[in-house]
Amino acid sequence: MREKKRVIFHMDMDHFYTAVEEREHPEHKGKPVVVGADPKEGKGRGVVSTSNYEARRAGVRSGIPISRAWKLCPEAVYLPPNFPLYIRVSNEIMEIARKYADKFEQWGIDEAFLDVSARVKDYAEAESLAKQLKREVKEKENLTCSIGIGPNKLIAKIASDYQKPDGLTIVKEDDAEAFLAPLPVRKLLWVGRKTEAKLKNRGIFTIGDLARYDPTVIAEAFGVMGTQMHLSARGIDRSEVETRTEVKSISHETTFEEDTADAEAVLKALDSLAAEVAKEAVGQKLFFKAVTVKVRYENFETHTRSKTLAFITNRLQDLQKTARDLLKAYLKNDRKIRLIGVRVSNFVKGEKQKTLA
DNA sequence: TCTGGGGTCCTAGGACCC
DNA sequence: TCTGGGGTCCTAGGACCC
Repeated sequence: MREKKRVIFHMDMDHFYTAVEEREHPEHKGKPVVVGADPKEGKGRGVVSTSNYEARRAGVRSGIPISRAWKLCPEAVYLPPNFPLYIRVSNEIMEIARKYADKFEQWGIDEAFLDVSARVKDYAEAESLAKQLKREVKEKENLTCSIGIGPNKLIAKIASDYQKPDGLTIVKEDDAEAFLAPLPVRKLLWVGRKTEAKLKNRGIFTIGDLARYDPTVIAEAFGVMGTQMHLSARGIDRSEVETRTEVKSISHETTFEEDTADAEAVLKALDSLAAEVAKEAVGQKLFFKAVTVKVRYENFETHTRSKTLAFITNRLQDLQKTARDLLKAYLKNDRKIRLIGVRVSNFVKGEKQKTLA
C-alpha cells in the first residue's frame, strides 16, 4: 500500500528579532543591529540573540558572547529583546500561515511546518502557494521569510536554510539524497555540537558520509537517535506535522550581574523567579506537582534538584518553600553562583485545586 | 570566545509494587 | 537461602532546538 506523497513547507522568518526592530525603528535600517544582552562597553555577560545581516558581515552571529560582539562591531545598534512585541508579531504571522495548511506546527517563535499535501497537486503548485504566503506576510507584516519545500519536515527544514534571506528552495523527493549529501552533518536536525564531534571522530563529515556508513554501527553508538540519524541522512523522515498541544513545563532563570556566594541575595532572586513562574501557572490555569531548581556555579558547572510533591498546587507559598528547600543543598558550600532557575512541571489542568490522597 | 533564557525529549539507576 | 521479570515513578544529567 502506497501512501500519498506529502508536500511539506518549512517557513523561517529572516533574522526575526532584528527585522521586527528595524520595522518598528526605521532609523536603524542599513546599520548593523544586534538584539541581546547589554554589551556594557564590552564587559557585559550574555549572548547575542539575533543580529541583522549588516552585523553578520562583521562576524556577529547568534549565540556568540555579547562582549565579543562588542569587540567585533562596537558601532552596531545594541537593543535589549522586546519579547512581548516579538510574540505579538509572531502570533499574527502564525495566524496568516496557518490558513495555508491542513496541518500546522509552530516551531519556536519564528518558524513553522505546514503540511499542504491536500492543497497542491504538484511542486509547481506548491511553489506558487509558497510565493503567495511570502507575499501575504510581506504585505501584512512588512517582514520577509524563507521557505523550504520538500517531501518531509527534515528536507523542508534544511531547504529553508539553503537560501536566505527571502529565499524559496524546492527539493523534490528524488533529488533529496543528492541535495543532502554534500552538506555538513551538523545541518541535520538533532545533530548538535557533541554529536558532530563524535561523528567527526569516525571520519563522518558530510551527510553523504553518514548515509554511506554502516547503519548498525551508528545504531550501536548512538542508540535510538542513531537509527533516526541514519534515516535522516538518507532523506527519510516520516514524522508528521502536528499541532503542539499543551505546555509541559514553565521555567524562569537568571544570571547574576556578578557571581555571588551571598545566600540572602540568591534566595531573594529565587523567590522572585518563583513568583513569575507561579503567576504564569495561575494564568494558564495549570497545577503542578514537580518543582526543579537549577544552579550554575562560576565555573559553569550546572546542577538540578527536583521534588515531586504529594499534592498538586499552583500556590506561590508551596513553590517558594519547595524551591528554597531544594536550593539549600547548594548554599552550604561557599561556592560562587552564576545562575539560578526555577521550573515547574507534571501539570494537571483544572479550575480548582485537587489534593491527591 | 567565556558562554542567555525559554523549552522538549531521552537515558539510566533506584525505589517500589505485583 | 539467594533469587525472577515486568512495570511505573522519581531523580539527575545531558543533548538539542530557537
